[in-house]
Amino acid sequence: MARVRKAIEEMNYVPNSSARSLRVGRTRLFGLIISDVNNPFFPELIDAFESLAAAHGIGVIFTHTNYELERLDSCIRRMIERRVDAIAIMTSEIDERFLRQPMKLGVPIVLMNQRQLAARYPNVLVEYATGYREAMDHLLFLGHRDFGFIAGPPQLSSAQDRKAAFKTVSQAHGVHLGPERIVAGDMHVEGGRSAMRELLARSPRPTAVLATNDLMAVGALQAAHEAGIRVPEDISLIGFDDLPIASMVSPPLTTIRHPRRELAARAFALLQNALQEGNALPELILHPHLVIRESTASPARRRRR
Amino acid sequence: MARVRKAIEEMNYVPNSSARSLRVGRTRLFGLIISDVNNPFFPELIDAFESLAAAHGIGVIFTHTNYELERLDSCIRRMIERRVDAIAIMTSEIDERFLRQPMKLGVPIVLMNQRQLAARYPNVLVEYATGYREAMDHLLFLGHRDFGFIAGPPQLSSAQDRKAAFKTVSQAHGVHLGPERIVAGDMHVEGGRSAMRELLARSPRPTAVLATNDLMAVGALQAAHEAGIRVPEDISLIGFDDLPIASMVSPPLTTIRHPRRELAARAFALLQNALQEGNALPELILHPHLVIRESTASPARRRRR
DNA sequence: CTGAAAGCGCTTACAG
DNA sequence: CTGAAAGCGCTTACAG
Repeated sequence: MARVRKAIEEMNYVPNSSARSLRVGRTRLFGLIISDVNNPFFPELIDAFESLAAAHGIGVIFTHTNYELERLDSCIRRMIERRVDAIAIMTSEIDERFLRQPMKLGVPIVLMNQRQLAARYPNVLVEYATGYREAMDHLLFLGHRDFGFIAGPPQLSSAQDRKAAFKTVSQAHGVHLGPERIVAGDMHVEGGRSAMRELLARSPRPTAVLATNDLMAVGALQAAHEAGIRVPEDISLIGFDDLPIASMVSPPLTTIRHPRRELAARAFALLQNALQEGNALPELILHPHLVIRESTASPARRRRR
Repeated sequence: MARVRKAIEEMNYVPNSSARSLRVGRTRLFGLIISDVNNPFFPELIDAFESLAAAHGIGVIFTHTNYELERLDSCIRRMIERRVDAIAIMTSEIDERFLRQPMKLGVPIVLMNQRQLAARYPNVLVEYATGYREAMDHLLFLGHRDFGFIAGPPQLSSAQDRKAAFKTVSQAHGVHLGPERIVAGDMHVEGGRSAMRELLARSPRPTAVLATNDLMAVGALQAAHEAGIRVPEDISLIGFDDLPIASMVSPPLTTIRHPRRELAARAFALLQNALQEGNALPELILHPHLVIRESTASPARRRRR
C-alpha cells in the first residue's frame, strides 16, 4: 500500500497548483510589470525579483508596457485574471486610474518612485539627490566650474525628478545653471549624442557634463569622440544608472549607480509584508551612489572670464 | 435581474483562471527558461516571446538557470507544477535527463539549437555558417589574409558550434588556421580582452579578428585601445550576436546578427503547433547575417613573408 | 488520531 | 433552447 503510493509519487505525481490555488485562495504567483525588457535598466531588477521569489516558492508572471501608459491597464487586468497574489509595478509612468481595481480587490501593489502617489500607495523611493551630491562633490573637487546637464523629456517623471534633484544639489553647492546649460534628450543613445553636440557649442564650453541616464552618456561620449574632444582630458562626463555598458565603453564611465537589486528586494519585501498583514514595514529610502571610473578628471587649464 | 448581473460584471467580476484551468485542463500559460536575464542576448528574445504570447492571450512564466545545469531541473519542475501548457527552453546547455518528465506528461517543449538532440526534441536551429560565410567574404574582399579567432569555453556547446562553423567556412575559403590563431575566452568582456592581448602578441599579427560573441568583441576592442592599436585601421574586428552594445562602442562593431526575434517567434509557433496536434510544422532553419559597421576595413599595407 | 465529505469557481455534457 | 448538475484536484473542517 504505502509502497504503491510511494511509487506513484516517485514516478509521476506533481501537485496541481490550479486546484490548490482554487481551494486555498492563493496562487503563490506575483506579477511584475516593467516598461521594456530591452532597456538595460530592467534585467538586473527582474533577476533580483525573480530570484527572491523563487527562493520563497513564488512564481513570477511578467509583462511589459513598452512605455505605453494604456497598456498598463491590460497588464494589470491580465495579472488579476491570473489571480496573482500581488503586483510590483516598476514602470516610471503610472496612471492612478488603473490602480483602483487591484486596490478594490485587495491585491497588494507596490510602485517604483512615484512620489506623487507615495502617500496613497506603497512605494519604493530612491533619493536621487544623494547621487548628485556625491557627483558634484567629486567634480568640484576636481576643479570644475562650468557644468552642462543632459535632461530627459518633460513628460517623463523619472527624468524630471532627476533634473530637479540635480538642480537642488547644484544650488546648494552655489553653482548657478542657466537654462542654456540644460539640454533635453530622448533617454536613448541618439538623444544623448545630439544633446552633447549642442552643449559642446556653448560658450564657455562646459568642462563637465552630467547625463540623466547612461544611455545618453554613451551618446554624449560618441559626440565628443566625433568632435575630436577627448574624455576626460577635455571634458568630464558622468552618467546615471550604472548599466553594464557604462563599464564597457572607452573610457569606462563614471556614473551614479541606481540600486536596482535593492529596489527589487524592497518591492518584494513590501509585497510579502502586505500579504502577511502584519505591521507595516518601516519607511526606507534607497540611495544611489557615485561610481568613479575613467570619464572624469581635472579640467585642462584655460583662460576664464 | 439582468441589470443586477450587468452591474456585477461591470463593477468587479474577473473570471478566476485557476478555476477555469482546473476545469478545462489548460492554463494558457507558457514557460520560458533562459540562462541569464543579465546577458544582453536574452531581453529581445524574451520581449518577442512575451509579446507573441500576450497577443494570443497566453501568459508567460519565466525562470532562469544562471548557467547552472542542475537548476534547469527545478525550473522545469516549477513550470510543471504550475501546469504550463508548454515550455520553451532557451538555454544553451541542456541535459536530456531533465526533459523526460515534461515529455512523459505530454507537455510540449522546444529547445534552442541543440543539434545533438534535434532528432528527438523539437528544436529551433540556427545555421551559424551562413553568418561566417558572409563575414569571411567581407574580410577576404577587404584583403585580409591573417585571421584570429576568439573562441568560447570548451564545455559551452553553442560556442563550440560557432567555432566549428567558422573553421568549416575558413577551410572552404582556403584559409588555413593554425591552433595558435585560436584563443579561448569566457564569453564575457574580460575574457575577450585577455584573449585579444594574446592574439596581438602573435607573429605575424592577425589583421582581422572574429570573436564568438559581441561581449568578447567589446573586450577585444578595449585590449586594442589599450595597446594603442587602432580599429579598424590597424586591425579589423567582427563580433557575433548584434547586441545593443555592438552599435554603442566606438567604433561601432561589424557583427553577425543572431536572429533572436525570429528564434522566439519560431519557438512559440512550434509550441502552439504541438498543442493543436495538427500536422508538424515544416522544417525551418534560421540564418544569421553580417551587419557591416565601422570596425572592419582594408588592412594597412605591410611586409608579408 | 484517521478518513470521508464538502467546496473553491469554473465549464460542459446532459436533462427537461 | 434553457437551466441545473456534475466534476476538475486539491485542502481543510468535521464526523467517527
